[in-house]
Order: sequence, then structure tokens, then C-alpha cells
Amino acid sequence: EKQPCMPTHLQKPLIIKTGVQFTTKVRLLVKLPEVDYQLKVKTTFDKDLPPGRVSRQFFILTNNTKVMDIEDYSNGCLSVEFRHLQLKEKKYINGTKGSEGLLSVTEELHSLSFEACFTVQGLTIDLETCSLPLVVISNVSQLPGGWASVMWYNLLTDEPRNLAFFGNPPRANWSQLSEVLSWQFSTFAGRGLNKEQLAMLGEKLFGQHASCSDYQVSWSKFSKENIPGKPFSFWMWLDSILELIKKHLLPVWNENYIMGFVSKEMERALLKDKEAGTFLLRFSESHLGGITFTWVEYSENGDAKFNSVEPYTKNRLSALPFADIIRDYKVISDGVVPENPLKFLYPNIPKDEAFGRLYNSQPSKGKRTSLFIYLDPNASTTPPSCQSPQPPMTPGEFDVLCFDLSDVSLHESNGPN
Amino acid sequence: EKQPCMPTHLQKPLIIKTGVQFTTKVRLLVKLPEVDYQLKVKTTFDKDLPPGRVSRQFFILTNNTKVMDIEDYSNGCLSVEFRHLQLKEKKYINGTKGSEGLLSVTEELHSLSFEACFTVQGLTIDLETCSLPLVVISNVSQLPGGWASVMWYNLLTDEPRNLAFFGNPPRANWSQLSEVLSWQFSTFAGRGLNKEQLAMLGEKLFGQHASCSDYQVSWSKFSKENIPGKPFSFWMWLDSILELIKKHLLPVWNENYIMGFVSKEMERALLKDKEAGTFLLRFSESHLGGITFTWVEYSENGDAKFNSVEPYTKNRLSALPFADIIRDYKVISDGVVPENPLKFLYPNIPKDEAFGRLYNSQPSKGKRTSLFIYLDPNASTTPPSCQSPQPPMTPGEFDVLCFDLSDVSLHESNGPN
DNA sequence: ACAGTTTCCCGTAAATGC
DNA sequence: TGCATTTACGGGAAACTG
Repeated sequence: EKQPCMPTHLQKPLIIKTGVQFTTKVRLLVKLPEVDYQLKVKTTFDKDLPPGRVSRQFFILTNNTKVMDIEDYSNGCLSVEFRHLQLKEKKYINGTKGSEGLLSVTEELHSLSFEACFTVQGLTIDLETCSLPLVVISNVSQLPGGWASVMWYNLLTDEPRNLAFFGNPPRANWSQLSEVLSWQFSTFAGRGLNKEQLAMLGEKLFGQHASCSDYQVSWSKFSKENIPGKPFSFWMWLDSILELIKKHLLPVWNENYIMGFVSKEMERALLKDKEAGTFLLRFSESHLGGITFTWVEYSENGDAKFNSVEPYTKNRLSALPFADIIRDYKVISDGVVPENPLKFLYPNIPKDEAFGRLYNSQPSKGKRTSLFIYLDPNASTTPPSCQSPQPPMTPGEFDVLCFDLSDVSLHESNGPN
Repeated sequence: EKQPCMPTHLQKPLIIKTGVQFTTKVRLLVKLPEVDYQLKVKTTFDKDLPPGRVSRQFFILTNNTKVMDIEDYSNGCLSVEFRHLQLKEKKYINGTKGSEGLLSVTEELHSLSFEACFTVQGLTIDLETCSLPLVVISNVSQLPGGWASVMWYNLLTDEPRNLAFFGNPPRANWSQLSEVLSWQFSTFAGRGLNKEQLAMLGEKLFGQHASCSDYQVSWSKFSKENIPGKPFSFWMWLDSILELIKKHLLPVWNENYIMGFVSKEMERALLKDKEAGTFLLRFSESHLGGITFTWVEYSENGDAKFNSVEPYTKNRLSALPFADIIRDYKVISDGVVPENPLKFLYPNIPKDEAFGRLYNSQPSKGKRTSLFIYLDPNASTTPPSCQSPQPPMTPGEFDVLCFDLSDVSLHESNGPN
């Protein structure tokens, strides 16, 4: 029998969106003697799946057969790259859809198969390999869910092709998971998460515990159940922040100026007794993809007062970069000269020293340029009201799949067909 | 011979985008005696065009044959509605494209043909009709150009199917054209253009003339040549404003609070001697799809000073509605209490009286809500610097075509084929 | 009715063609 | 090479479908 065998250098399963082109490459690592004819490779989607095993079925819309070629740069290896492949869903196969209605689309795992067949000395040899599991989505809004599946799979199994993985997904240790989360940030935003940030994330998942390093997180709690009192899951929330950073906060994040993951309690504890005008940046916990700043002031009797603004979301940040917002932010009340209350980035970096190089537009001097100023909402207890849809993770990772036909299984048969 | 005949109630040619579904309906107004079999109608794109007549060729991607049916609501009329039709370009027909490289894509006119054939008493009768000219585009960015063609065609010819119209397009009288332009605004934005607004548009086209009602505008000057010193044509500019109104200014426009089309000279003449804080709203002439306001102040010696802001474009207006911007606008300088300089909408309507009902978000009172404030750029002579791409006219008009098979041509032949 | 999922298609950016 | 045109696809919203 043919045995599926695993490519060696494919690191993770990936996400494919229907109707969007992707590319995949197969390389034959075995040296075949005296192959002077063309070696055709055919790629098939979900080749070996018994119908009904997955609830949705797809096929490759475009040409799926190609001839192997000697790689330009390599040691004479044969390889073939399929470009402009596109997936489309089969509609109404056998009346209705398959059985596994329990799994959501992003938990349903698929795979790409590659086959080649050639004859040497009267012996017909079949080569076959297939990809690591794939998640198929139909809209970018499903990308965060797909990415959650990819992470969980990579974290918790070494099996190359356990397509039933999400039928009963294992739990993750927080120590493992937190490392993976940090890795997401370092990979996609250039800087990972530090201990304090990860501790805050752990608290969000487990509640207030002295140490949560040996706690376990269920798949459901990670990405399916909503956070209590919130209309989104833990991962949807975290991913929305990752997206916000990627699109609007990269330089500020990379300079380590965003503390970001701080509870409101911790925030106050940190700012208390700091110089008036000391502020820090933190991500909204109540809204997807929002960032806000909080600063401390002191009343006449010396009581600390904490102020923060309504979170900035991608819409507002695409109108004005965050560094400029910080530079130009002013508190204004009727009949009072407006003033920027943000003086020192926590713990004590003068604002312009920290953000000076990150300012984009011209600073507001005299009466020349236009400038945004925001009224102080006076308290971090202001109930947030704006609803902004979460920006899904942009793809761009799922356009190249790469497989090796190494460790290939050989199968004898008695001639063609 | 078959003669193309014209539907009676189709008012204008339309625009179809490749890859986007459209619907068309054909109605048979002639009562056919004793037709007890199914009457098939076939629709063909550019049926009678000799190859090479147009530079691009298209075909209907989806099923293009359907059976006529008795209309539910009518007097037993036969009709058929084609839904989900989609156009795709034929690639590489006969090596290269046709000859007419002189016309731009939006000047190239096409048509949909409808054919039906039936036999009565041994006589085979062919029915045929076709649509008014159609413009085919591949991206919504071509919609304004397409719409310009549609307007010019409708304005200047009564021919039902002059597909060569833009080979040598006639000029338009300003008196006719201005009426059509006003009609665009009344149809798509709910309020047309008044005499003063149209006079300003005439000046833009002809320069300063006492009366331009008998001037003629060439097709090129209307939509192809750039306005001197600007990177866009007259119509591209006007359409960008129409789009801005449709998406962001509808209520303000319909209340007639936007003077809009005023030259800077006229603006100053109007505001001079008005009460300090009197302002008016006008569209940017230097940028596509921008609106600004100008107000008058007086210095100590009584000289009038005119101030205006950098134009608001769709991006900024989607962050905050225009009425709210007017309400919250404040001039701010270092060390000075900020104040809203906008007091009276020209000629003398108190700001809140005019815009009060149009305010959307909560007004900024005390220290509760956030608020945008813009620094006074001090002069309307500030060179504008931001570049914003022009929002093309949204389609939505091009999804229904409707034709009658009335006045149908009958053709005898000796049997099928 | 409703939620999960897919389809539709604008609008921007990139690719392509001439 | 530059411009005109098409293609690609993210993202929001509507349509679909059990």
C-alpha cells in the first residue's frame, strides 16, 4: 500500500482561502537513475478522505498537473512549482453535507496530495506525498480562527497528518502556550511579550493566581468560548491587538513603548506616586483592537487621579498615527487654555525623548498646521461605547506551500493503471 | 433582413462591470396567437459587431438562454428575466486586439442582443431586439468615465444604437449640459444645482465670461482634458464631489447648507462685511472630493480676514460626520483659550440653528466626550498638500436592464435555421 | 429566527499590457 | 518607459442555508 509520507522542511499547516491563489512546490529528493522522460506530478485536494469525513469538500479549480523540472540553483534536483492554484467548494455532494457538524470550519483539517508515476525497467513506481493539515476558509474574517487552529495543532501534536485533531483537542500547558503567544508577537510584530505581559494574559485566562505556569488551557477556552462578560474569545481579542500593532503601531511597539498588557489595577499601582503627567499605553480589554493611554495627576490634597481616553481603533489610527496623537493630545475644557497632560512615558522618559523620532506629520507650531485634540474623558471608568469590528489577521502566509518528496514511498504495480 | 428595434422604456445606456452580476428583462408586447409551446430567448453580447470594430470583446459567462413566461402582474404579457448574467473579456482573439485604439474603454460602446425564434403555420419567425449602448468597465475606478459617456450620449443623440458615437462626439451647449449636471445632483444627491452654482461651473469651463449660456463644450474638455494646472478633468472633479455628497454630506446638502460651488473670489465678496464668524461651505477646487469652510473675521482696524481649513475628504469625514466637525471645530493657539470661530452660516443663520438637527455624536460638554479640534491654517492661500484618490461613483445603477420586444422585427424564413 | 458560513463586490494596490 | 487597463484580494455587508 501507498503510505503518506511527510515533507521534512514544512514547519506548520497553513490556511487557504477559497478563490484566492496559492502556490505550492514539490521537490524530489531521491535521485532517480536514467529518467529521461517527463515526470508528471498531479496535486489533489483531500485525496484520501472518505466522503463524509469532513463536512465540506473542495477541489482545485485550476490546472493541477505539471511536469517536474531540474531546479536552477540546486544540485540537479527535480522539482515542480504549482502556481495560481485555487480552491473551490463542491456544492451539494450526495444531497447534503457530511456528518461532522460539530466542528467549525476552522477546526476542519484538510490536506493536499501529490502523486507522480513513472516506469523503470518494466516496474511502475508511484510516488506520493501530502501536506501537513490545512485549514480552508472562505473569508478573511475567518483567518483568526484558522490561525488559532494552526497554533494549537503545532503546539500540541507532532503527528504529521492528524486530520481528526480537533475532534478531541488536548489542553495546553500555560508555560508552552505563553511561549507560542510571545512568538506570535515577535514574528509578526517584531517584538515578543515579556514576563509581566504574559502574566497579565495568564490572569485573563485563569483569574488571579499566584502562579499559573502549571495551569492548563482548553482549546475551547483559548479560542471558542467568550471571555466572561465579553463578546469575544481570548484569542480573538489577542489577535485583534496583534493586527492593530502590525498595521498601526509597529514602530511604537518595537521601541518597547507599549506596555500594552496591563490590568487596570496594575496600571494604577504603577502610576501611583509617579510624577504628574506620567502615562502608559495599554490595550483595551473591552474592545477588539483598541489602544488607550492613562496618565496620573494629583489633586490639591495629593490624591492620585487617573485619566484615560476612549481606545483608539484602526479607524482613528489610520487618520492619524499614534505617535502624533500622543504629541498633539490636549485636554480642553471651556474657558481653559488647553494643555497636553502627557509628560513622561512610564516610568520617567520625557515624552518627546521617547516618541520624538516617531512623529510623522509636522508638529503643530503657531497657527500653521491642523491638529487633533481630544477632550479628557476624565476617568478610565468611562463605559466604552464605540463598536469597531475586529480586523482579521491578514494572510500572506498562505500563499506558499513547500513540500519535499523525500522519504518517498515506492509502490510496485504491473504497468500503467 | 432583421432590423434591430428599440425598446421603448429604457431611458439610457448603462454601465456593466466585468465579473459583476447584472440582470436584464425582455418583454414581448406583441400578442402572439396560439403559441402553446415554450418561447426561448437567447441573449448575446455584441452579436452583430464585425470583429475589429471594437477593441475589446466580451462574452456572457453564464447561461444565456431562457424560456419566456407569462408575467404575473400584467395582462398576460410574455417576458423573461435573465439574472446573474456576467461578462468576461475574450482574450487574444485573432492574435491582437481590434483597431480602434483611439477610444478609451469608457468611450467604447457595446450592446446586448436578444433573439427568439418560433414557427406559426409553417412560418418561421425571428424576433430580435437589442439594448441601448453599454459601456463595459473592469474596475469601479472607471465608473466616472463610464458615467460621463452615458451622459454625453443621452444628451446629444436620439439614435438608439450609434456605437460609433465617440468616434466623433458632438459638442454640447452649456445650457443643455448645465441642466444635465444639475439633474445628476438632484437624482443622486436629492438636490440639484442653482443658478449661482451652475454659473461657477460654467466659469470653470469657459473662464470669466459675462454669459456662457450659448457656449459649447467639447467632449474632451468635459471629461478627457485636465483642467489647466490640475491633474483631473472637469467631470472627474465634479463627480468626486457628487460622490462625497452621496456618502458623507447628504443631509447637509439636502438642507441647502452647502453653497459648494463658489470661487474664492466670490466667497470673499460674499463674506466681506458680514458679521464676524460668518462662514460658508465650499468644495475644494484643487483636490478631488474635498469640502472646506471659510469664515470671516475682522482685525482691529476693521480689515476683513478670511480663514479656511484644509479640505475634508472622505477619509476624515468617515471618522467624524461633517456637522459634528462644524460643531466641534475650534481655533487653538498656544496659550490661548480655544474658541469655535464658526458662528453664522452665510448669510446669517446661527450655526446651531442650521446644523443642530444634524449633529450626530454627543456634543462636547464639560470633560466628558472626546472632541476634534483643528488649528486654523490662517489663510485660504495655504497650498494644499494632501493627495487623496478620488472615490469613484458607486454603481448600483447597472444591475437592471430592461427592454421591450415591442415594435419587433419579423423575419420569414423557410423553416428552422 | 438565527448563527455560522459563504457570496458579493467596492476600493485599493499590484500586475499586466501596449 | 509610462500610461491605460486589468487583476488580485482585503474587508464590510448582504445573502444564504441548514
